[in-house]
Amino acid sequence: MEKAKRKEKEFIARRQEILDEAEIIFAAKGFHAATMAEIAQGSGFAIGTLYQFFQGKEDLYVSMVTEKLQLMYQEIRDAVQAREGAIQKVEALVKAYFLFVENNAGFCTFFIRSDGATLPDVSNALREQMIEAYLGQIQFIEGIIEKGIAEGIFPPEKARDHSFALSGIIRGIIFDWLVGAQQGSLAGKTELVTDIFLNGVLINQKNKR
Amino acid sequence: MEKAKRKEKEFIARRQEILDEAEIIFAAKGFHAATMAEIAQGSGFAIGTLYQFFQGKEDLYVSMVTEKLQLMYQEIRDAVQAREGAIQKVEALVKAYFLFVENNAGFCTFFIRSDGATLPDVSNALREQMIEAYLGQIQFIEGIIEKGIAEGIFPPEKARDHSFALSGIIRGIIFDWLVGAQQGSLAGKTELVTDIFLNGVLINQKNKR
DNA sequence: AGGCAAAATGAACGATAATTCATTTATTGA
DNA sequence: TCAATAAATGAATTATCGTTCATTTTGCCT
Repeated sequence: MEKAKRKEKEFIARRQEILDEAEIIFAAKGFHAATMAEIAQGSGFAIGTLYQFFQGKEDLYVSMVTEKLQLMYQEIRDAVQAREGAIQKVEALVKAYFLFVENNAGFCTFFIRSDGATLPDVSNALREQMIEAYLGQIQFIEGIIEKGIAEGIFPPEKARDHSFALSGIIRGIIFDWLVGAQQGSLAGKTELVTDIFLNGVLINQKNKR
Repeated sequence: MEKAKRKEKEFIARRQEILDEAEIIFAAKGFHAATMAEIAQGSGFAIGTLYQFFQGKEDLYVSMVTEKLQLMYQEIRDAVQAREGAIQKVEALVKAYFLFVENNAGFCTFFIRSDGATLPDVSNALREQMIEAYLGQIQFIEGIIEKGIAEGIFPPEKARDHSFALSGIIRGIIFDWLVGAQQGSLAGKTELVTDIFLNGVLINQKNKR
């Protein structure tokens, strides 16, 4: 079984090379404008070879997006799980999001902007899958917030709305960073975001309505 | 000049019919999967006729998106301008956003989800234009917040971040509504959103860090 | 009415790029 | 070394629309 294992490893490695190139091309030009010829050229394989690894262009695209997304969600989950209290978990969530975006700006520039959902073209299956993945992430955030409710620091019955709100703030700040010069540390805005989410923007309590 | 005016009016009306059908088709299938034949069929014109009104498919798409967007931003501007204080303006902003989405769910389902920006395919010109339009909207929100700073209720130097945060919360809640059953009133969530933005989610001040 | 201009029509064209597959090249085991 | 098997190749095929434009229809004015 020594040989089969090495074969398998090589297969995975080549597949990943193709995926990496696909990410660059798709991110730069979008699904339709990107061609299989470019991706083949860029990854150093012949066009036909791509079809040994993926059923077609759509499969390649879907694989690239879903595998990258899964990576992101995994990183975030891990970071959050490593912390204890609800507030610490919120902080970890925001920071993990920001770090992933900083390290994957190319991918995120064309993807995060699309709210984890649409890409109305390409494939309905992918759209559904991405919406589902995003809603899964929302549920994960809900879990954090429900922990906060149990701790008595968050109000009950609003976990879902608050999850979308937090996710929205994070995405808003990410968008700013991606579209702007991508300069300065995005992770450095972690405290800003958690502050807005936890305390709002009013200067002091007397303004509370 | 009587005749020319009527001609002009008819031209605009026909053009709008095409745009309305284009909105439906593009929203349902995205730019590439939609065909000129479908749009012609749906709007009751021949394929060639579409080219009397638009230079081509891309022009039709860009026109549809930008004109609809402009409408949305106009509605929001008007609603905000009608109110006085910064907090009232924030409320008006959120509510106007929500009302537009409720009345244009089809358009928003495929567009708002994409964060006012990307659509990486189609045309670079459109992407730039849409990012610019979104940033214009952000600047408009910044204006509101700066008014709040002048009123002494918002902290200085964070207007831009807070604008993105508010926009993000709004989009987050909209996303929930669009992807969910689109049931219940979205406008009814206005207070929830302004509350989160102004006061955060912590139950009371003693939890402030 | 009847002729002129503007608008509408949709079949045919052309360009693009995904996919296929017959052929070539590399790898393996005896 | 040399079959035999697996993998890689890329030219040729094929399908799909966007666009064009010669023709028809409509509307307008005298």
